Parts: sequence; C-alpha cells; structure tokens
Amino acid sequence: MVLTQGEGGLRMSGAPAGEDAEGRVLDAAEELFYAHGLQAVGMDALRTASGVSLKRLYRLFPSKEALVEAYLRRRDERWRAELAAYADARPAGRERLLAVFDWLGTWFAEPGFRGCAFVNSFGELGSSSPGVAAAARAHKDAFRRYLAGLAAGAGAPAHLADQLLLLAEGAITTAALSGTAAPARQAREAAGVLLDAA
Amino acid sequence: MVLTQGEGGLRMSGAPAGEDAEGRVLDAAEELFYAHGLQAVGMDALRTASGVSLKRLYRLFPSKEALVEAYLRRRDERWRAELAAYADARPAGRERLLAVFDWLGTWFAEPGFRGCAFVNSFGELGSSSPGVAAAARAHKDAFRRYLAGLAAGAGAPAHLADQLLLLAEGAITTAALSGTAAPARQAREAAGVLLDAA
DNA sequence: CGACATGGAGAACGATCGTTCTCCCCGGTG
DNA sequence: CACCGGGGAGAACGATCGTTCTCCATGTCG
Repeated sequence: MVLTQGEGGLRMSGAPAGEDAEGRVLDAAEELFYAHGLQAVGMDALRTASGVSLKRLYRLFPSKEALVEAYLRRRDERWRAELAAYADARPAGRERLLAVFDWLGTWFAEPGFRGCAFVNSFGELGSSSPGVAAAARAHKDAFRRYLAGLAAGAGAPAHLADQLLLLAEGAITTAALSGTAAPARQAREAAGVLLDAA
Repeated sequence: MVLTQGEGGLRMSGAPAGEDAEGRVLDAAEELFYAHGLQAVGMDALRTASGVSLKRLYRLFPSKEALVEAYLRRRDERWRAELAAYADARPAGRERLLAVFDWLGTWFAEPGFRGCAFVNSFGELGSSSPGVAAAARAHKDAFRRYLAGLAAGAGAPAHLADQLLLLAEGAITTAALSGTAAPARQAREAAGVLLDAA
C-alpha cells in the first residue's frame, strides 16, 4: 500500500516498496535505468540509491546484466498489471478496448515519462544482449495478446489487434519524443474509427 | 554514384560514399552507431572503420558528441530524401499517401534494419544530451510535416496526419522488435481505413 | 641538400566501469 | 571472555573510454 514518491511512475498500488534488499535494489534499478538508460547507470549508483552494499548486490544478482533482466521482468509485470487493472474495470467491449488509450494518456502525463522502457532498452543493448532483446519481445508479445483479447471481446476481427498495437506503440514513442500526452487522444480516435470499420 | 555494400541500408542512390575523410567518417559512424548504439561504439572503432587517423578525426569533429549530431543530421536528410523520392514518384493523393507505408516495408526488409535511429538515440542519450534530443524531435517534426502535406494533397483533414504518424511510428518500432516487415502492411491497411473515414 | 610543416600510428592520460578483495566491526556461541 | 562467521564500507584491479601527446616518416620549398 506504500506509494513511493518515485519519479519513475508506474508504481503498482499494492506492491511493497523496498522493505527487503532485493526490493530496494529493484526499485533503484527501475528509477535509474528508466530515467537515464542502461549503460549510463553504474553499479555504484545503484548501490548508493538502494543503500545495499556492493557485496550483497552481487549476491542478489550475479551481474549487471542479470539485474537489468530482472528489472525488465518486473517492469513488464507491473506495466501490464496496471493497464489491466485500469481497462478491466470498464465494461467489456468497445469501451474497455478504448480505455487502453486513456490509460496510456495518464501514463504519458506522469512526470519522468520517457517512453517505453523496453523499446529504449532494445535500442540501446538489443543488438548485443540477447536477454534484453528477448525481454523486449516478450513484453510486446504479451501486450499484443492482451489487445487481441480485448478486440475479440469487442467482436472485432483478429487483425485489428495488430493495428491497435501499432497505434499504441506509435503513441508511446511520439509522446516521449514530443513531451506531450496528445498522442493518446489521437490514437484513441483512430482506434475508434478502425473498430467501427471492422 | 558509388554504392557501398553497407549493411546499414539507407544509402542514398546519388550520394558520394567516402571519397573524402569527412564522408568516410560519417559513413563509418552511420554504420556503427546504427548497428550497435551510440555508447557502444568508441572513437577507436570509428578510426579503424573509417581509416581516418584519430588526429584528423578530432580536427573534423571536435568531440564524439559533435560527430553523433552530424551523424543524426545526415541520417535525417537521407532518410527523408529517400522517402520523398519513393512517394513523390506516385500520383498525388491517396496513392502517394499510402506509398509511405510501402516504402517503410522495403526499409524494414533491409538487412540490418534495427528501428528508427532517432528513437534509439533518444532512448539512449536523450535524457543527458540536449543535442541528441533536439535532433530526434526535429526529425519527427519534419516527418510529421511531410505527412501533413501528403494528407492535404489527398483532401484529408489536418488531424489525419497525426494519426498516420502514430501508425508509421508504431510500425517502425514493431518491425524492429519483431524482426518482420509485416507491420508495414498492417499500417498501410489501417491508414487506408482512416483515410476513407476522413 | 637541408629546414620545416604535415599528418599518421599509436602510446599516454585521467576518468569511469564492472567486479572482486581487504579490512574491520558486530552479534552469536562455547 | 574468547572465538568466529557474516556483512558493510570502500579500496583495488583490469579493462575500456574520450581525448591529447609523442615520435617519426614524408614531401615541399628555399
């Protein structure tokens, strides 16, 4: 129930925040990796931000790469859980499907929003780290499957999910680059048109 | 007129490739920065790949950051020139507008395609390098203006350009992550629906 | 022929990184 | 109280980075 003041946003409402060492390390990793990028954050910065000694840090995670992958894994779970909690509270069908873009809009408006952590990580290390590349692909696959479920619930054909994924993905990057939340509304409108036409 | 065998793709057909030192450096920068990321490529790798000595390299570009920005500037010009050369060869209106997505499909299929260089660079260094962030924003602004011109030529309202930008942007990242060119076709179909509805 | 500027190859330098090691304190057990 | 194992703080280590400097071969001009 603790809500940290984290500038990184995306703190799941019921998640414990930093009571044990592993949680504190992952909290620090999420805040720093997301804000500054993977390579820009050193193990020493993680140690300072988490208050966990270097020795313990390396016992919890055998290497920086392992910590990066744990960060991406937890971020994926939290991100999708937050989205599902928001959308699944709406009536199934068209309204729930479009709620995805409303939720994106609230995410874009969070301070410190800097685009998709997985796209950023993939662009930075995807060509040299198979683990990072796989985590990014797994995240997008899971997101696509979730959209496909919503599309089916709205009676839309399967190929609509792919198009909705493109709209959501484009909105995320465009919001990050432009620094505004407007792409969420534009994507929502486009999604409505595509849904009506399907 | 020289066509290098470059794995980076996006080599403009009429552009001279590496006859002078500056051109060779920029060619090497484009190939290496795009393939491996900005921070993963050191000045020594640039020196080896370009055959230009370190001393001359630093006389041409006073710092690595200056070289990164020159790389992004030239990539922006080439990318948009290639796109325009492809699309503007089609009849104005609907066909030219949708040709944008055909061109994206040929780009996605190039070996070594790894998404948008500007999105990747922004994710990696955008939070610490104002020059990189500005270059990425300028690129996307220019792309959006180009789309707006095509939309106007097709008799579509102005807001359609924003939605097409989201589709294109989403197709680029999704193609990079999934490693397939299918997002180009999906985006083209969605664009057609949005255009018809407008 | 000789003085000199030029530019290449690569060593050097200081900083930083991921990772490991040393030293020391501290609590539990005989 | 004496011993000992574990953990924290941070130094140490080897590698790599961006940047600068040294040394030397080469060619030009008087």
